[in-house]
Amino acid sequence: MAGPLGWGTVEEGWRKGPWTAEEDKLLIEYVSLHGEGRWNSVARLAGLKRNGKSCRLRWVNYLRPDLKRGQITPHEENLIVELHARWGNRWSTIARSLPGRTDNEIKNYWRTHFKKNSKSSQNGEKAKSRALRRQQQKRLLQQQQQQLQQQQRQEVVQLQQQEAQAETKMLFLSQVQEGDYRVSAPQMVRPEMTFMNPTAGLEQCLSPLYQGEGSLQETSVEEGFLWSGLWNLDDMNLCAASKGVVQNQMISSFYPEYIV
DNA sequence: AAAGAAACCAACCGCGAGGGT
DNA sequence: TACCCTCGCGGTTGGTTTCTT
Repeated sequence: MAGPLGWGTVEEGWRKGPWTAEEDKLLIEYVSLHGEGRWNSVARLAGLKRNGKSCRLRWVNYLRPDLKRGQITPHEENLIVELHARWGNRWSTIARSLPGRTDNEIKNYWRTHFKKNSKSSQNGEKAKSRALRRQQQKRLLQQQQQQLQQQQRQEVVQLQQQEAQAETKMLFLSQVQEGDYRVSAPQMVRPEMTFMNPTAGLEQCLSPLYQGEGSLQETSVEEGFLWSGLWNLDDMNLCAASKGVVQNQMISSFYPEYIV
């Protein structure tokens, strides 16, 4: 990929060009631990050879878990047209009205679908029908992929659930045997755990589960590893919700007497 | 089937605003 | 007040994919 313009190369110590999966992983880990912001410290703290600007952009436009993937819907398209008429090229303002869409995405969409169209209505019509055809094809493909992914996710979640259940039960039992279980049981499961913020950091996500000191907190570390596996699933939104659901199911199926 | 054109999108750049010292 | 740093925004670029001829 490295070209004459330094694409994918290192310049003054900073890497440029497309992000690798490894870099993405480091950035996700950094944000999950420290939250968004302080982008210039990412390089130092996460071991990334990317400048702060690049990290922020990658996170905001690509890695953020609340991003909506896939085709712009007709409703969104109408909204973009309407808001652009009102705000002009204020992409970030427009993006605020379209949850899950980035300013960059909207900007790109506008440029490809509308800017050229305004030159010639004939070309516009042509482009529109082409885009429509393309959309239909993509939608079909997406549907197929989604079905496949959903199937795969279910399998993964089931597997993780089984592993976690076995692991947690072992830990729990060993702690009970050692008489080292100090958490008051009814506090273990809370309804809000089903909708955790994936960017909030592992400790923050886990903290409501464990409200005392003692060895059960070490269980959270074990689950941390388990959950970091879940974190890497493609669809972050589903993943975030799944974590809570899986954990609630996990605990409730084994320890129904502790459910509030 | 191949070549060129068009579309798409990730990433970069420059600039300005805002906050801290 | 001036300077520096960080962040966010809009514009632009360039590689890749898809479509058309």
